Amino acid sequence: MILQEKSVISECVLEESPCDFSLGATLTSGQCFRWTETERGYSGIAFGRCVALRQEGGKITVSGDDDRSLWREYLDLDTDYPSIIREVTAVEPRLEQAAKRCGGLHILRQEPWETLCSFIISQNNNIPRIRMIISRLCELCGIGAQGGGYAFPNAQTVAQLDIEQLKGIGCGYRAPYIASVSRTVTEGGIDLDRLKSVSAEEAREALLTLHGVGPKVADCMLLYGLRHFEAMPKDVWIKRALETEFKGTELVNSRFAGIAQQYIFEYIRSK
DNA sequence: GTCCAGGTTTTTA
DNA sequence: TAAAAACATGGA
Repeated sequence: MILQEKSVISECVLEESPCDFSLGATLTSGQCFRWTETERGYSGIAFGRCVALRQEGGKITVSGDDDRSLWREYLDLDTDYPSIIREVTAVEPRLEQAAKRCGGLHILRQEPWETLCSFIISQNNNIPRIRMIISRLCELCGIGAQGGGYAFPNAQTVAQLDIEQLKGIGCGYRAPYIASVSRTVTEGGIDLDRLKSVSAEEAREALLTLHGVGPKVADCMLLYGLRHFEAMPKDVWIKRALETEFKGTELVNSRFAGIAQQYIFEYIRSK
């Protein structure tokens, strides 16, 4: 009897039937930088594993790795987003349509260091360049990912690079920031994982002590890297909206302010 | 050539 | 303290 040959690329089902989640909305929302759209879905690297994610006919799958719970967790498939939307729109009814259109946008559970480092690179920069710099950083450090490509280097590895190497991949004036923060993390000057379990306020204060981390990057880290949903990254568009259409809104004090921020962005874009 | 990009730090009044 | 200016880089 011949054992059936295991296919080279195994497909692991994360979700069998349609649910509220939208893979496309989530991966293109600006919270992550290492996913690329392909003919059938998205390919990219997280946790040092190169995989393909797909959503077809309600079915969500991952190819290239069979750790179902890891990827379910990454895509945050077990959080009740419809109930978050209900709460946000109760606070701010004007966001109802936008929130509906954003339905399916989840906050990924990304690794804290990768998130922090990525958003330091993001400052005063555009998305294609952010993606390119991050890609080069991974290549420069040369830590192979399972299934091909390069893993995002940990803080220790980045700390071993010198400023010139960082400038060489296009970091520009952010190079010293990355060098400084990677060293602080490596030397134990800040414990990123611990910041998940302290208050958003305390975590924010700690992040702001880092060289090159200001209010915007700190809030992005709080929301996208540490799951403090009440953190609201305020770029120029959001600031403007909070001064005009949503002046005086209670959203900024909501425990889902960060998620509401995504809906405000959609609200602006749809106008 | 100028402007700008999911800002932060440094300098200046 | 608050408002400019400086900071690198590359694409439009």
